[in-house]
Amino acid sequence: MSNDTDLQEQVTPGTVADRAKLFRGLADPSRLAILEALRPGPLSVGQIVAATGLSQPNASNHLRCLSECGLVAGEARGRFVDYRLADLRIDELLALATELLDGPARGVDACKSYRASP
Amino acid sequence: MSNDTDLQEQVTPGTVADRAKLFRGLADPSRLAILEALRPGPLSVGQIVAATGLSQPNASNHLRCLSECGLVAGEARGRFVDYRLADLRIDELLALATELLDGPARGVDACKSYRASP
DNA sequence: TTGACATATCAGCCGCCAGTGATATTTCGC
DNA sequence: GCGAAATATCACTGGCGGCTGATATGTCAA
Repeated sequence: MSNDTDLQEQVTPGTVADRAKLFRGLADPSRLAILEALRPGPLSVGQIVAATGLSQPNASNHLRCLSECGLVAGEARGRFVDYRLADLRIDELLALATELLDGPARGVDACKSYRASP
Repeated sequence: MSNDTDLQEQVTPGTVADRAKLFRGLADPSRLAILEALRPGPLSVGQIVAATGLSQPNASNHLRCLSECGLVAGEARGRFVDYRLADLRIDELLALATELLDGPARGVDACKSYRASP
């Protein structure tokens, strides 16, 4: 019994659910494309749209989400808004993921339990 | 026009979609709970079930997925199967995520664009 | 002020994955 | 061999999240 959620309650600053949610922020191709586009430096929404091929409302929606989550930060400049990665460690995280993909996690794309997410 | 997927084709060993898929492997609370449970050391399926509270078929299914993706490795021992993290860098990735949650990404749980996933 | 541009917001639909329950397969103790 | 235990597999379903299309808000230029 007890299919509870009290697995790791006060172990670390972030619960398992929190960490899962953080990864979920990175788990979407659109959001990840935005983050990758921002790695070299800040971009406006229009530039992000141009760089990723996303539709404008879609990009804006994801940016809202990423901003709320603290992964990106936006600064209004006139009618433009420049977004940038909120922290250097996000870049590190992306780099580490790439490293893993080149190594042991090479079989990820072959996994058919889930897609990259429509 | 051109909602193509040729955004970043041959930039790095992993496509954006691949990296998204890798993160998606970590984005599920059940899978993440399994990985966290395995951080101290190898466990059998039964022990994982006991540690996470997941149902046996569910845990088995996630383990299959994690194994295919190269995140964990299983070694049969009699009728038991011992699973372990496939690489040290997975531990690093989890630690980095925790660090981010303690820092700028503190607002993740407040983000209402998506849940932790179930 | 007026129009054009840049961005944000909203409602709705569709596809998908996580969980369940039953069952199959393998391996141990006796 | 026999029954029990450990793990794997399968069909099914429900809820959720990402995309779109239209619209709202805000800001510059002339």
